[in-house]
Amino acid sequence: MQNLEAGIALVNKFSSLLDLSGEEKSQLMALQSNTVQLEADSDLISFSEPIPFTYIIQDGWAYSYKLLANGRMQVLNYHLRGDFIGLYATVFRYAENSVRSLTDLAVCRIDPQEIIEVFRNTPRLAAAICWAAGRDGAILGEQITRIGRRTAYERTGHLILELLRRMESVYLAEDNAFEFPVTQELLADTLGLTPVHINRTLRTLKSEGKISYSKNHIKVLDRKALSEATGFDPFYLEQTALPQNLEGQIDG
Amino acid sequence: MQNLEAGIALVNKFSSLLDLSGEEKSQLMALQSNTVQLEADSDLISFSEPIPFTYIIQDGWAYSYKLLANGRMQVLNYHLRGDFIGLYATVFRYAENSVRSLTDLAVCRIDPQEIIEVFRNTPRLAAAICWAAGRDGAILGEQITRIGRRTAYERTGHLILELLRRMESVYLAEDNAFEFPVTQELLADTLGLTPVHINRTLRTLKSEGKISYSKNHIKVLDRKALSEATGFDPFYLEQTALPQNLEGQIDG
DNA sequence: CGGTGTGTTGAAAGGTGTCAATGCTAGTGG
DNA sequence: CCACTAGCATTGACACCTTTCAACACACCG
Repeated sequence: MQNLEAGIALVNKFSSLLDLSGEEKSQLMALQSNTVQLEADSDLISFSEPIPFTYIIQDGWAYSYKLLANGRMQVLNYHLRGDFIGLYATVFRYAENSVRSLTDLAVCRIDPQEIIEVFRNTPRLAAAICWAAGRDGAILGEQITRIGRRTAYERTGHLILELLRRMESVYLAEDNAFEFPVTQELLADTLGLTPVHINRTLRTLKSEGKISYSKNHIKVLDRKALSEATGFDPFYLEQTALPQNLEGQIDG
Repeated sequence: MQNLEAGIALVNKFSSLLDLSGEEKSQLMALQSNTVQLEADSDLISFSEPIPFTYIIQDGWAYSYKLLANGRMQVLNYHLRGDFIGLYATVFRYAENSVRSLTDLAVCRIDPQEIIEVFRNTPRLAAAICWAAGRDGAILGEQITRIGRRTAYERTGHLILELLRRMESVYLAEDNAFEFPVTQELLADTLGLTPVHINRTLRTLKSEGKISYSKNHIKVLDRKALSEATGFDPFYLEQTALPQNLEGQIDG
């Protein structure tokens, strides 16, 4: 795990959105003053239970998921560096889904009350938090579309491209490649398929020269072809500008 | 279309969450002062275009959707009385998905700037709006799970139960029955299936005595059996209490 | 009364799931 | 340093849920 200055993750994320003042940056750093290390495969948030904290990932992967009868599982979304976990602890008493660490995790633990303080005192940061929440919603919408109206082949490639784009945006991808700690079984639970079929689909993508992969590592070899074959349009990940009326409103 | 006092929809929705003061109620009514009538099948919001307004539904149905190549379509969510449409106009410059009226629609049109005013001046209402956004996110999460890890039979029954519950919560269902303006084709685009298979699934549900339906109308005949058969747990729709720390914080 | 959208049904094809076995790799302990 | 184990990846054969294609029924509406 990289040795990061705690708090830099969120500053980076918001810097693409706002021109942060020194004051705002230190507010964000203060928000992330309490870093905690977690082991892989531990639940940060458990469905239907109170949500004690909000977190911001400094390093490692986590994922939101739901459990069904029969042991069926559905992954809703992955959480990477700079992403919030349990942001809705501020307005929900109980968790709507569980969140689990996929790798060892460095997270900043935040008391929901601190989020309320941000909303009260620093409107521009509050807007940035709302924007982050909206982006998470956009990712969920794309996940619905991926599962509901794409073939296994398209789903798999599309998700890989989403994660590549997201990893790039936090400087964790290079040369179309990134660390990928997701097992094929978890991939199946993400894309609504079986592990066996995920395996065959990955194999097809590999044999076509679109990707290469090994345990914990994935590389997109022909990004253009893969984007076209899977209908990937990164628009939903790239909204990095607030509406102009908002910019004017919250500056004062 | 019923003749509703404009603005009562949102007051009702938030009343289950907060004990609204007279002042707050009139603020909410003021927010909904501009009612507009729209015809069925018209787009309120179009993907990738600027979002001119936020809306609150007073009467009628709408749905969020995405379009893919090949004319494929995916419905993300339905919007009923009291629901927001385009809430993220406040923080996003462009729309992440389209929203279309399913029936004739009575909506209150809100300038996103007014939402900002609410956040600045009435923190309890701001919290309620965040709560509504969170609830929409929870519904998206359940939609992912429904499509990703349930059979056609389960998906169909599960969605019917969700809509029944949501219609009940805005007093539009009675005796387990409600108006249901969704065609089988749109249902298919909601559940990631084909119209033909939706037809067969509905037929099965009917023949088992779990539901009855006719054009524009649906009734759940055996709610308990249907809930069990489809694994429906309404928890994600029923969070009507803010965290205690929030309640304390925003009262002052 | 004909047109158009929606619902219904049958037969066949196909994508994905199921079952089961094998291979591979990393870690563990003797 | 080498068995041994556990977890994950890979592969084949077959079953089945869902799709596809096509035709027909029905209701509403101008």
